[in-house]
Amino acid sequence: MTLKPTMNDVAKEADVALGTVSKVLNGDATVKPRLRERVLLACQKLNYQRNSIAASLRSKQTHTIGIIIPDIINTFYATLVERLENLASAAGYTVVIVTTGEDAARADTRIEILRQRQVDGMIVIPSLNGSSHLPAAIGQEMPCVIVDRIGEDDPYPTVATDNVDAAYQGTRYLLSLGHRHIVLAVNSPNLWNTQERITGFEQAIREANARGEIRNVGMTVEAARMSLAALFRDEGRPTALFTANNLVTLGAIHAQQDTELSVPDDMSLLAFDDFEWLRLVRPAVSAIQQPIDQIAVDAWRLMFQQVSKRPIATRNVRAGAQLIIRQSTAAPELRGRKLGVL
Amino acid sequence: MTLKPTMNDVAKEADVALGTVSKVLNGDATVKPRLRERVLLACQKLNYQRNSIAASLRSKQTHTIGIIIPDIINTFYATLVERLENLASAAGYTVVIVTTGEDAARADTRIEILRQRQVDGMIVIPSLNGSSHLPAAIGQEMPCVIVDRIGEDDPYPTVATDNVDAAYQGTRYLLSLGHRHIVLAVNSPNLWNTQERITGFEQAIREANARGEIRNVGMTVEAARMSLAALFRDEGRPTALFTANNLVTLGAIHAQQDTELSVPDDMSLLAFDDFEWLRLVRPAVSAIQQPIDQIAVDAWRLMFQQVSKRPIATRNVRAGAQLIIRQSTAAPELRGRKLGVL
DNA sequence: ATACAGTTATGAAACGTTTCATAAGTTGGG
DNA sequence: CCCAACTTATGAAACGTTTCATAACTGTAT
Repeated sequence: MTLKPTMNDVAKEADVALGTVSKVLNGDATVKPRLRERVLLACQKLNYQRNSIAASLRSKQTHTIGIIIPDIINTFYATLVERLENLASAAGYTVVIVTTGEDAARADTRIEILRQRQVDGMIVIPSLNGSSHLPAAIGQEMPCVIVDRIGEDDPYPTVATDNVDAAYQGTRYLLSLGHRHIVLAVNSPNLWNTQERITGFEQAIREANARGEIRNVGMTVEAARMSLAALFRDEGRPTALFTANNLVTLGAIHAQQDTELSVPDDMSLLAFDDFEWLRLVRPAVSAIQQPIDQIAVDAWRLMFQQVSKRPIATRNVRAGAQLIIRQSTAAPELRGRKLGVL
Repeated sequence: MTLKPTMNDVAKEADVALGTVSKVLNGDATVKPRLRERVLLACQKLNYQRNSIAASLRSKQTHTIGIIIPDIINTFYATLVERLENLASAAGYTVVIVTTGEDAARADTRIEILRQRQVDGMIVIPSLNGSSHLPAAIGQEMPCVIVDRIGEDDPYPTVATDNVDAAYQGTRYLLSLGHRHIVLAVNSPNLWNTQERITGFEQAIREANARGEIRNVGMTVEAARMSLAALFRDEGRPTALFTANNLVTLGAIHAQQDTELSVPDDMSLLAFDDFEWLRLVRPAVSAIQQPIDQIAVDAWRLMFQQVSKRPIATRNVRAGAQLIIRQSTAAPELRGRKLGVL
């Protein structure tokens, strides 16, 4: 009783062959109801629990997917992970989540461990600095999907928000309110994501023949806070600020409170990436909401198609974002305009 | 080249016995440097990667710890998981995170899967409704640590905030500001956690001979919002509100914005459980900050002691919380008092 | 009865490690 | 130079499944 019962024990108890027990437990149809019953009964009686390590060794399938993300505390990634876990477990898969803290070297270590654990596939959100050598660490044969921070020429299927369009739509919205001078605040300009958002922004600006600027506000919330506070105090400030991700948005809200700039009277604020608390700060912040559910569904689909060796139709999925209008965006006041022009 | 190299291949390449390769890779000291070098070289040459599934099958150790939490999107749990993952991976362990969505049945399913995957231990934050039958699902022999939502008589080691003391200190602080009528808003009164917070609250109230009430505001943010908005509009409202967890806090902030009650002029607000955004809403909310780092360290220690079969000194660890004073708490205004007394 | 084609059940091999009893090699003392 | 006492290397067994070739049943048509 001290040792866990194995399939062998079950086989003896039910007086059948070992292989038959395996068949029953794997739902093989070529076993007659009578026997099946006997086996199931024996399992129950012995309180048998399958050892999936042994199963994996033989079958070379772990039914495990590794998920590699920069940071689980970030709500965007946490939400994505939660959705992915639900989808995976519904399909009989377990997920192993590893975090990199934006450190490519650590990412490599973790990927190595996942490989050793024989995961069936990996869903990866690359670290800021290291997507180029990712294929080397992951390997060619490993099923893989790159999510969110896709690169220019990823060798794996990719899923992400349609950043160009999202930034374009957001900028168009600000322009439609009457803004003629808009700043896009970014913090990691060499990320492909950011490049795309800049592209969308600039296209809208160009079409409207307005004035658009890109401002790099640094890698931390505090850096962004400082940089944007300086911007807010500048008489030549824009009439609208578009923050390119939630770290920058956080810095902007801090800066707004530091400088007591009135939003949206003195300046409109539009955030890329929505999250719960944007509804609760005052004024509530308008935002571009990324299609997290859609991204999760597509990422899982692309992963599942690979692990079940089905062909993949579209390798690069782009999901559309949605504009959520709250209180932080409005038409620019003339006063503000004048100051800006001065 | 198409097949992955195994230890056998390495052994052949280095012209040593299979067992020797195993020894080298496990850092066994009884192998001479010369041989070790040969083996390591062969590994490199073949680009060998250990198959930990096979290792686990034989050694009956997976170096994997299951972490069972209600919800990964909740910042408190996400932070805890992040800390635990760091501690675990530093010790050569991998964590598998599963979420229950507060559903005890789903928790059971996930625990079953973790057992099948032969995890070495489990760190569990029980679901709201199901900690009583947990031992049945987890099993006696499984190393386990219960975190945060401990029960009255858990059979496993436990780690949690010292809720009684934290609530006591928070209430004392409000009393020290001069408040004589305080409401503690809770949402899951039968949770042991909540019971403890109520105990601490009531003790402080009793000692000060003040007026304290417990108000059950329901299980969702929306329910709390409604319930608290009603409270805020009530002329007989208290001069201070103490929210017992972050879900209720969220409801309170919504309700405050709905009713435009002035905080802290008309009412002080103190939150149990601090999180980043409490600094960014206006007024910034004072809070009891739970010692997440401490909890993670203790939980991991208790787990590690179990899996490495070391004796455990203190089975039930309670970590002290910290009061963070921001802008939402102040002395009650006389005007407010009068209204309240009327 | 007999042969034949389907169905069902069997049991040995295989998966890639770790473990451990034992063989082989090494050292030092008499 | 031999033996005891270590140290170091070996290789077979074991871990608990899945897989698959084959054996044992069925039932039907001759």
